[in-house]
Formats: sequence, C-alpha cells, structure tokens
Amino acid sequence: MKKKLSIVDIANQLNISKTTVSFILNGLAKEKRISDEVVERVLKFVKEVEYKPNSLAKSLRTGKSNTIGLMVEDISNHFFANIARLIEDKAYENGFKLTYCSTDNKTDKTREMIAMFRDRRVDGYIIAPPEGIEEDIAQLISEGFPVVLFDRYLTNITTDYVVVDNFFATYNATKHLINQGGFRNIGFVNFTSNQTQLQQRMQGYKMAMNEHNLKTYIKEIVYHPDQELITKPINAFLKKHDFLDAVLFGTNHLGACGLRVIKELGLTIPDDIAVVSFDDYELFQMYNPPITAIAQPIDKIADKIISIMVQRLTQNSSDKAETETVMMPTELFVRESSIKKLTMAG
Amino acid sequence: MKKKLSIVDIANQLNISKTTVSFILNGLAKEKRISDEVVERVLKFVKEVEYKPNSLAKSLRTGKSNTIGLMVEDISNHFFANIARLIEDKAYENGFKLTYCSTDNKTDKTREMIAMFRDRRVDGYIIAPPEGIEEDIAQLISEGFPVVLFDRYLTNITTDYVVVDNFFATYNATKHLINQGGFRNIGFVNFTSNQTQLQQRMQGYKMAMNEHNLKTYIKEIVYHPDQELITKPINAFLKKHDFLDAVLFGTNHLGACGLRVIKELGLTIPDDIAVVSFDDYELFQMYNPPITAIAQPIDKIADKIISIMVQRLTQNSSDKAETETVMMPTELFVRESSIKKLTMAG
DNA sequence: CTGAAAGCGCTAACAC
DNA sequence: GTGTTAGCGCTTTCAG
Repeated sequence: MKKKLSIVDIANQLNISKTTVSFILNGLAKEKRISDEVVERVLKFVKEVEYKPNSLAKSLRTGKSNTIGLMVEDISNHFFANIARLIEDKAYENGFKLTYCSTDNKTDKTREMIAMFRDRRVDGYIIAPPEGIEEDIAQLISEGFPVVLFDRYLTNITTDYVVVDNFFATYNATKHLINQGGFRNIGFVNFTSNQTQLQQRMQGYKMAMNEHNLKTYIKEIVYHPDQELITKPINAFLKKHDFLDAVLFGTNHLGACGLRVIKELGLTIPDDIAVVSFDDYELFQMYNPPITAIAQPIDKIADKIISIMVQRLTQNSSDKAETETVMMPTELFVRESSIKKLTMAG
Repeated sequence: MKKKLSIVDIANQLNISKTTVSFILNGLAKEKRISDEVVERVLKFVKEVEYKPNSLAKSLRTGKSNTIGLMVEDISNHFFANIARLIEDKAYENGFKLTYCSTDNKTDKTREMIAMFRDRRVDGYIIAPPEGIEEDIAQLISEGFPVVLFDRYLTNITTDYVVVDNFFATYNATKHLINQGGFRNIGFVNFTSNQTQLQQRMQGYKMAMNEHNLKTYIKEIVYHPDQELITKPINAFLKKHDFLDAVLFGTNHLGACGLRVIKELGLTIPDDIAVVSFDDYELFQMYNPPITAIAQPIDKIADKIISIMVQRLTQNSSDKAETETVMMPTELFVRESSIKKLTMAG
C-alpha cells in the first residue's frame, strides 16, 4: 500500500527542512518563531496525509516513550484486573500509553520484566512489588525514574505509594466480629509473606484480639497456583480448631477457597462459623449467605496512582515534590455471614 | 551509574568492528565464517558486561519487535483476563513479548489501538474483534501481518481464528433443559449484537426450541457498562414473561446480572425458574444452588491461539499454510440450577 | 573472514 | 525564521 511517509518526506514535499517540520510538530513553533504561514501549511499537510510520527525512532532519540509500565501480581486476579483496567483508561486519558504484565509475585520474573520495560524506555513504573525486589527498585529511582508502588510498599525504599489502611481494616473487621457478632474464637487465615499489606492485616487482627484478651488462631499458607494446596491447609486448620466460631480471610483468593472448604465440611455460615474476607467482589455479594467483606476503593486507588504518576511525568524536574504516600480507608460491608441469627427467645 | 554500553563500545573494547559483533550476536557467526576465537571472545565479553542490545534501535532498523499484540474486549472480564494471562505466559515461553489492551468492543477504540500497535511495530495481532473493524483487519492482513481472531470471527475476512462451537453449546444446553429438566417455557437473554458468537448462541437456542415445537422467548439487551442498565431489562423481561420456567443467559456477565435479578424478584432456582449460563466461573460453581454452565476450554483456546501465532511468526514465509480455523467444543456442567427437584409422590 | 558505511525516522544544538 | 548536521543503537550490503 501507500508507503508510510516520514518527516523527511513531508519536508521535501513542502520544500522546507525537516527541522522546521519537527519543531512545528512538537509545538515549538512559537518558541522557534516559525512563521504562521509555514506552520499552517505543515499542519494542514500532515492532517491531509495522516502522517504519524514513528514513535520507535522518537523513543530511540529521546529516550522517552510516553508509556507507563504497570506490573501487577496476576492480571487474572479480580483486584488487579480491575485496577489495571482503570489505570489503562486513565493513562490514555492523560495521553500516556500503558503496558502491563504479571509478576506472579516472583522476584526473578519481576526483575526480568523491569529489564524489559527499561529496554522499551518506559517512562515510569507502577508496581505491586514482590519481596526481595528492593535493590532493583532503588536502582530505578536513583536513575530518576518515577516509581509508584501500590497494594504494598517496601519499608526501606523512599518513593510514592498508594495502599489501603490494612491494619485498621482487619482490626475493625475483627472488632466487628467480636462486638456485633459476639464471636470469641476467631481464626485468621493469611498467606505466608513478609509483604507489608499481609503483615499489617495480621497485626490488625492480633491487636483487636489482644484488646479483648482473646486467643489468636493464625494459619499462614504458602501461596501456590494450585487451588488444592490452598484448600487443603485451610481444611486442616478448620478441622483442627473445630471450636472456631468465626474466621477472617486475608485476601479474596483465600476467602473464595475458604468458602469452598466450609461448604465441603458441611458447615453453615454464620451459625457454625462466621466469615469475613478481605476484598469485596461479586462472589461475596452474591454468595448465600452474602459474605461480609473489606472493600478496597479500587477506583480511587487507581485514580490516585495514575495522578501521582502523571504529575511526576509532567512536572518540572526542578520542583521535586516530596514523595507522596497515600493510605486509603477501606470499607467494611457487613452482610449476613458475620451476624449471628437472632435466636428465638432468650 | 555505569552507562549502558552499545554494540560499538564492545566492538571498540575488543578491537573489532561492530559488524562482526552484530553477526555473532545474531547467530550469523557460522554463516559469515567468523573465527571461533573471535566468537568466543565476544560472547565472553558480552556476558561479562551483561550487554543487552537496545531493542528499540533493533526494531527501528528491522521493523520487527518480537512482540505480539493482544486486544481483548475488557481485561477486567473473567474470561478475557484468564485468556490474556495464559497467552502472556505462553508468549514469553516462546520468546515473544506480549502487549495488550482493552477495546471495550468499540470499533473506534480498536482502530486506534491497532494504529498504536502498528506504530510499535508489533509483529502479530491476536484480536477479539468488535463489529465494523473488518476493513482495518483486512488491511493488516494484506500487509502480511499474522492476525489470529478469537472468541468470534469476521465472516468476510479470511484469516486464522479460534472459537468455540457456540451453536452446539446453546443447542445442547437448551436440549438439556428440555429433556433432562423437563422445562418447556425457556427464555434466552443475550446482548444485542451481530457478532458471530452471540448470533450462533442464539441460533442454537432457537434450533433446539424449534425441534421441540416450543415457542422462543428472546430478550436482547444493549450492552452498557452500567450494571443497572442490564439488570433492569432482565427484570422487565422476567416479569413480563412470568410463566417462564427456565432461562438461558448468553454470556457470563448476563448470567451474573440475571442471578441478581432472580434474587431480587425472590424467585427460587430451579423451582421457580431454572438457570443455565454461558461461561463457567467461580460464581456459578459456588452459587446456591450451583449454576449449570457452558464452560469454554480457556486453557486450550489460549494454547491454540498462541501456537498458531508462533507458527506464523516463525515459519518460512514461503510455506504459507492455509489459514487455520479452529472450533473447539464446550462442556456443559450440569448443576442443580437446571434440574427440577424430585417432587414427593406423583 | 572482517570492516566501512549507509540508513531506519527522529530530535536538537548550532549555524546562517 | 529556517536549514545543516550529528547522532540515538542497530542491521546489512558491499568491499576487501
């Protein structure tokens, strides 16, 4: 078909130099005091032939790509898929492209992906960081790349991040179970990890239990993509502690697996065991009974992430604002799963 | 930090020409009869300094990027998120990078995204095409780009695609409702669209109903991101046809919305109304009662898509095999939602 | 067997 | 105000 034309082609056809064209196209016409007549001629022509600059060449030259790299844990997970979608939309709205990938929360894979993003001259990084990636992130930052962390942060890295108040979220949920629910033997199921969000969720639970002088029952499960390897330990835990009257799950995935197990064991919610899970989604809302859940403000999180990133990317490098660390509140949606049914009489 | 070094740098440091280095790095050492000694020296050095070629420059020069572009309808939808995840993994396994985006099933947005992918010199396109995008796809194909369609295809475009047997899927599901379920007044809820997959699902339903001389009750809903605008019409439909004893939903999203409505209306499944939905996922499996669903072999679909693509990308352009069109079977998971409870006595 | 050099399309310092 | 020109880092033809 019609060969893609380059900036030289249009310069030739218009009998001017490609510099002039480049300036005009990059909005430097005024600054370079190019005559309105020429500007108009170029703009018109460019529109006519639908000239699109080759962004590869541009990036090669400038070292910028107008692209933001997003690294989530797993794009097929509800939480991350939704965040990704929102960020994608908002990035485009702001004139940036987005390119994303799943890290599986693996350090090596993340490292590779960072290398790939660098290679593609990504301008900024939005990352839900796995453990052990501190050095690589520090490197990125020291080279001047904007890095916004989310969902969790790295304690020894100073950079922007947006997370939720995980501690208060589970603290509050646990207190809800204790106070409104009247439960006393409350278990907590979490993934084995030192990541901030998971640790803080655990601390919140512990604190609430301690305040009420209640004994804690904690099960930590090593993550594995195979669902069996998650349901089995939960099953064992619930069986071993069959006196538990409530259980709090640290993530949506654990919550879903937990529900399976509870069904398997033939327990009824909330009579045999009350349930609260972190994250809210369709399954919890529509389950029978509906499951009490700690909802993260996904929309706001995405908004904040991208607005910080866009600001970093467009701001004058001189006014390096302080790093922005945002902690958003969660919302506890109380549903039937955590409220004891009213018993007849006293 | 240490400046990234280029091919020239390593040529200089080794006192050879960059051409030689390039040849060696691209595996042309043998062909160009470069001495083993030099080859070894280069390879060793490259490893030592962890030299990574600049892929932007490479792409600019070659017009190839070693990247596959994937366009799904909506990355936050369960089906597409999972497909995307699998394709991502398999692409990397095969040495390709993947870059993806959501089209929202909008023609304009898709067109823009195609332009963006072209600009980035994506080597091949995997697309769940919206309506009206035929010309753009044809253009891509005519320029020699491999294009693999999935989930649906375009009737007037000859290219590889992988879809499921949508017609048989709903035909079979409807017959199941009629034969095993004993239902007669069966409704079908679908999105308004001429896309092949949706049309064929409708046809399958119609055919089964016709074969049994049953009257069809079809509701087509215009897609809208706002859930209200989907549940409302379903609500109206079910109310208007309150004699329906079963309903088949054309997509997972419709199924989920349908369940909400049925709950709202206070109907019990399957006594008041039996339910079958297209696509299978957590919600349907764990709903009470569990929902009968038509499952797509997501894993196999992803596998097939990527293997066709990789083959196109690596094959000798001379042996242009015929286009490959794959139609995979679905599986009907029969659960309680579509089986009448045994009534006591006759 | 190896190297010189052109060129992919673009930007921007520097000249005029 | 506008043009010349030197790269960005790489591939590849053509010479030797």
